[in-house]
Amino acid sequence: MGRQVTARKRRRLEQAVPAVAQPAIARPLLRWYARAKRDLPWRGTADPYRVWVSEIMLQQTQVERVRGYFARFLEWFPTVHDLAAAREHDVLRRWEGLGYYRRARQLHAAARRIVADHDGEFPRTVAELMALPGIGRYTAGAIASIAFDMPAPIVEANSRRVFARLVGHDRPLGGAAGDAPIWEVAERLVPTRGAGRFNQAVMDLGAMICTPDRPLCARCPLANVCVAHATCRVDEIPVKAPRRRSRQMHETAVVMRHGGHVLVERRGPGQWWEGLWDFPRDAAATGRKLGAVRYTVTHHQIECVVRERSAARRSPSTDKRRWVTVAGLATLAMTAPGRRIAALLKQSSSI
DNA sequence: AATTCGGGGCT
DNA sequence: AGCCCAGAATT
Repeated sequence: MGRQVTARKRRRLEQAVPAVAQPAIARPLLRWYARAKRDLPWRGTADPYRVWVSEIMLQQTQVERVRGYFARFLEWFPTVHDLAAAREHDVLRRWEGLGYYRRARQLHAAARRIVADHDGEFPRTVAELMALPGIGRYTAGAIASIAFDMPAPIVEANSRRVFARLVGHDRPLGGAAGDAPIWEVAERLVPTRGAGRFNQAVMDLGAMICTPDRPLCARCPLANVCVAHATCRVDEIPVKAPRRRSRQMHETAVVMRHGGHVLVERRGPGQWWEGLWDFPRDAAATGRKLGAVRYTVTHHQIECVVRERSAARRSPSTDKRRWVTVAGLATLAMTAPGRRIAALLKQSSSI
């Protein structure tokens, strides 16, 4: 009997949310936000450059990871002009360890375009922002709302979960089709003024209250209008899409040595970690085994055996190959496995 | 519509 | 070992 009542109640609530809409949600949410918001280094300013850099860094990257990078990056590149004037390799160096290095290259390219085409002024509309490399619908909405107070909606990991629970959306999320209903909810709820605060409030709610596991509904300012809460389906929403299983891979890295120097190569276009340095890979390599490095890239699990050999001579350096001292590796932007191989090197030489 | 990009932290 | 994360671009 409870089933039917629940289903009817669910339908009623699903229709109620868009109708109740803005004030009933924004008011308690913003009151909560004023009291509980996170203290984050990129807040407290509407400087579009800082908002932009933070949003790019935050793509698929947890807030706590970005904290340290953000301040250092801004010391190196305080304005969009500094970033535009920098060399790509120096930008990649300051990005090393954050992952998704395409973001850094596109950030750099976009900075140059903002300086060249927009005279250093950021575009203010979602459409213009999306025309810049590395800026999709989410990032454009975030910059437009936070830096320029435009009524632009956003959907990302937190708001996706918050909105799905709020309206009781129980279909698999992700992708253009899966997220489309969530974007509709976001569009309906974003206020015409103070959209930036609203968007950040939704994200903070998702990060602190409406968490993936064991959300703190007892402390949620929206609990009384939340369909998932009312129908006891908080644990079932959002519905997770099935995940791909990972593939195993094997490779051999070679440490070529000559007179205190080692050989490194720069990853080219189409390769993982484009623009970053690493030790050469050679499946047929022979030589003394130094150890192994295991790492994961998205859904690939790679076991990398590390061998060392001595070279008869040092080939001339190019922009793709270079002989450097072990100490000199510190000045290069390196891949994560490359950095770990370098650590292996120091370890073995100190023994 | 499906894949491909990193990497660390947490359970 | 699996899951998660202030997504975007490419095919």
